[in-house]
Amino acid sequence: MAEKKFFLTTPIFYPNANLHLGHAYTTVLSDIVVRYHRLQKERVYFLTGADENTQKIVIAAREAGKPPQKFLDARVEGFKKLFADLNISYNQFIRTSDKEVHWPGAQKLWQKLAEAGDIYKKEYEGLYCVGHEAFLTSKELINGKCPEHGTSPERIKEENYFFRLSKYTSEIKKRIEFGELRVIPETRKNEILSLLEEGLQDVSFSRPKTASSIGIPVPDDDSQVMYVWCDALSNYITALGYGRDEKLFAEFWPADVHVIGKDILRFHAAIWPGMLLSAGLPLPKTLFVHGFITSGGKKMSKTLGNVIDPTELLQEYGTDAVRYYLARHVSPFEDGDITHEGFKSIYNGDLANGLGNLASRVMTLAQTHLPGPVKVEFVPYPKEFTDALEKFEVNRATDYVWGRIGELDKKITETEPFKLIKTDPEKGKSLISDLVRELAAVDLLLEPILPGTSKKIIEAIIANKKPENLFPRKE
RNA sequence: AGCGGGGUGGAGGAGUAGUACCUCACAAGGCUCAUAACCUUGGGACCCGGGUGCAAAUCCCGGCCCCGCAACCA
Repeated sequence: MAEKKFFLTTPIFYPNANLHLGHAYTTVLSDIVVRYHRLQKERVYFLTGADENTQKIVIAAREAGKPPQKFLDARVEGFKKLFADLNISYNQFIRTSDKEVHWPGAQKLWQKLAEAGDIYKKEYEGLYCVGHEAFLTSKELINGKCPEHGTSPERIKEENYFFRLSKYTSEIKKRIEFGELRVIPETRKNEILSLLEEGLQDVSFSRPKTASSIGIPVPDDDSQVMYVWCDALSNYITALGYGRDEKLFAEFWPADVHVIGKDILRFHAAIWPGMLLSAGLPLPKTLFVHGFITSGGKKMSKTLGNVIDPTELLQEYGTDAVRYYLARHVSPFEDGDITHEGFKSIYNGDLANGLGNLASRVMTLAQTHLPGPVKVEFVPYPKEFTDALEKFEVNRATDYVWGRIGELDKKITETEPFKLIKTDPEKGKSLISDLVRELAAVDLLLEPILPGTSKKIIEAIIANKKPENLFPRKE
């Protein structure tokens, strides 16, 4: 019997702006969970990517004076650079502009929905803002004008395709209620259930094709391109080869978990399941919905000037310091906060004084007093740790590891190996060997969370040498 | 207007009924293996007003305040 499979996805990100700390959070959280499942010897597939077929891209590219595809390529390189700097171990990075990988599956999915009779044409009338290249609602207008562009929108009629989402309201509700589609945490489940209580409306599923528009052509109708739903959400299956080579799809679908932010809950808990039901495909097993990262209690925004750029933090503190902060000091379920001062305080307290100092004191003792490396063996993960990770409680899992670090520090103070080695060398050596083994056990727990640091420590243990200064104090 | 999440010592967080926990900061002591690090001890808190309970930070009602969402920014 084959081992368990585990398929995890992040959302696909918009390349019209640089990634911020929130994106870093989503991917780091996902990466820790994924690394843990790999260490459990599961067959893991980890998908991330970029959502590229939006009108905003065309505008952003124009402003940057670049052709859209060139612009996108540069942005995506930036994404990949950040993910590399965060040590994200994704298996695939999908791009919705990829005509070979993504488009055939998106079109196949569209056809399935059409075959099910769930796609129909409807005339849509609304207020169209040229600046936005989008429809605005009357509520969004100030004195009848677009607040951003200061122009009056035009009343335009256009024909679009719609998806009969309303048809699936009760089925989706049932699946979520009975946990066939788990939504965690509970508060998010309640939120979506109350929305389903009101009933879902059919959603606009296409846009008329214009000279400047990019996007996937609607099958059998060249005059329309797909709107975001079928274009973007479908990435979760097209990445696995749906509509082209379905080997991976057969192996990994349904997703074990879609990791998403709370802002896109509705799309993932309503529209996406509706589409899958219509296409006769299994639903994902879990939606894991995390909160936002605020700075100083407020949502990060350019106008407030409280944006914290992950790249800056990475430069100043390094990969594992950023991973550590996100893992332990941001709640996976509620909003977390970060400030520059807070980050430094945590860095010095937990990483420099905590983990770094511990590795240093244990290995100095070992290097000075032991004749050779201590043989370390694999210690199974304790239940407290695995339970937390199975439930995506990465912060709790990390708390547990730091509890172990504290215990080890205490043990050194209490057993005083540095004295014992002088009075009773044999006992002293044996004690120091124990401490090294315990450090190795802690290090093993760090592997999914801080893979880089974990590697450095185990290498130091194998060489029986004090490691380099892992986390220098910052003043 | 509506929906959702909050208000716990100086700061940041945990805690869905039974002596209020953790980290940082502060004070006193200890240790000297270690990155002026580490260990011990101490002071100090549940937004306000009602209610239910033997018992409420925790449940209910009413306020006040903060934050977010409001179909395409994780």
